[in-house]
Amino acid sequence: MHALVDGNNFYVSCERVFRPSLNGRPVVVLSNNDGCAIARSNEAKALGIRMGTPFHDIRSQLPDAGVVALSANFTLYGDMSSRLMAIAAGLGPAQEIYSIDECFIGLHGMPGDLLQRAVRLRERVLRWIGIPCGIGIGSTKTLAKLANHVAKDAERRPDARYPSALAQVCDLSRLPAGCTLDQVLAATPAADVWGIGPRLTAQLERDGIRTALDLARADAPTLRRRFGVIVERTVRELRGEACIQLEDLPPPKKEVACTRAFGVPVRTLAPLQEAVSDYASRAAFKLRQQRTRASQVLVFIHTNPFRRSDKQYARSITMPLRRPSGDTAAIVQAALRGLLAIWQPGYRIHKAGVILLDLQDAGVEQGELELDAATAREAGPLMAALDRLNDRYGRGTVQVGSAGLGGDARTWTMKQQWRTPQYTTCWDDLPVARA
DNA sequence: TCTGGGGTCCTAGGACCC
DNA sequence: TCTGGGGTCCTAGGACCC
Repeated sequence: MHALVDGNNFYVSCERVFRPSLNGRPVVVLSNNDGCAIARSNEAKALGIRMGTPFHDIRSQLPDAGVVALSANFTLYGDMSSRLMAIAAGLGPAQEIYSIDECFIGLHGMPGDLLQRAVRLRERVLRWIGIPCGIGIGSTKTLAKLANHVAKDAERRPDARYPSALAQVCDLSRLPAGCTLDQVLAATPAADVWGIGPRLTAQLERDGIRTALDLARADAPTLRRRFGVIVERTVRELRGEACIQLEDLPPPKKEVACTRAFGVPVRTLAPLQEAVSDYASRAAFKLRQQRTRASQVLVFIHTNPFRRSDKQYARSITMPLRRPSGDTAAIVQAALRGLLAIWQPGYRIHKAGVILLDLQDAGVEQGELELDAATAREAGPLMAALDRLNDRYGRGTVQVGSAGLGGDARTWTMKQQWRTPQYTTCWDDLPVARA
């Protein structure tokens, strides 16, 4: 048996904890560069603002509908997330943190009334950190996901699709009298099932598969042939056959990336070199945080694909490192060499990124014959000192020279017009309580 | 005028091997 | 006119997730 705990409209809820005046109002949180909506309050959803709606399409609604738009504050959300996860871990013996706002809890061997436990946990999360969440319980991860979807939909739109008794906490293995699993599955569009995206939805539709119940009753081998093993697994999971294990030990990452769209298009090489240096440094830092090293560095640049009238350009290149490395200097150098190889003048570059590939555990050391004393120098202590300084005095205190001077000298940084303070992670931003 | 970032997995096809 | 079988590895592209 699994539970899925998921913060409702998580980013919006985090903002509301520190600005209660946002309660009851339509609120959207925007992606980096204030590009599009990545979280919406229930009121914003009711206005028809969809996930991923470009901000320029919402803008007109701001004044008359009273929509509040905020820039994403990932530092705040990350900190609130660790608090949520710590509390949610109390629900059962195993936890898989699946994303910033949701985790699976393994419930095997839990005594007592699981539904009551879940209800109490939900209250505790709300009381301790102010985040409303939905909890779904099911015999497989896919069913727990579906139960969670039901819990949230039934709360937001009581009796629209599901009985309001299923709101907030929903256990598909113990439905209330007069409500069957088949009814719940039949009320759920196939598109709302975990693992069924827009493309598959359209293809399944053509085969007459429209609801989760249709999917659960479909012939698994046929679906495997037509759509592959993932869809087959989803079908089996919907029937209660556990195919996806709980991963309470996160598997090591296979790649680490830092990619950004620019606040304004970039036409010249110099700012691109600054940006790529900055992204490569950030990626190298993440690499060291998880004690891994990279063997290859991919760098890419491209124009804005939405601007059809612009001349389009997109290229990437993968640069091998001489040996697996977590050294910022080596990684930045490789990224800059790659950039020079793919750079062409005459385009409005919209986005660039650095992706570190072929990651290896930092504990694994490949012995080799040293022929070149310069490259043999051990960068470990230097990187450790760099990370300590930046941790103590703030990110960017010490950085590679090629990333530029920072501040206003950087023309390419992203737009964040409405970012809220880092209430929980920065002394200067600490909220003040007034009597 | 304005459209995010960071991941994972699967599959098909080509190169190459014996 | 006739032209094997069975592998592995790599890459690009597609699909999905939040």
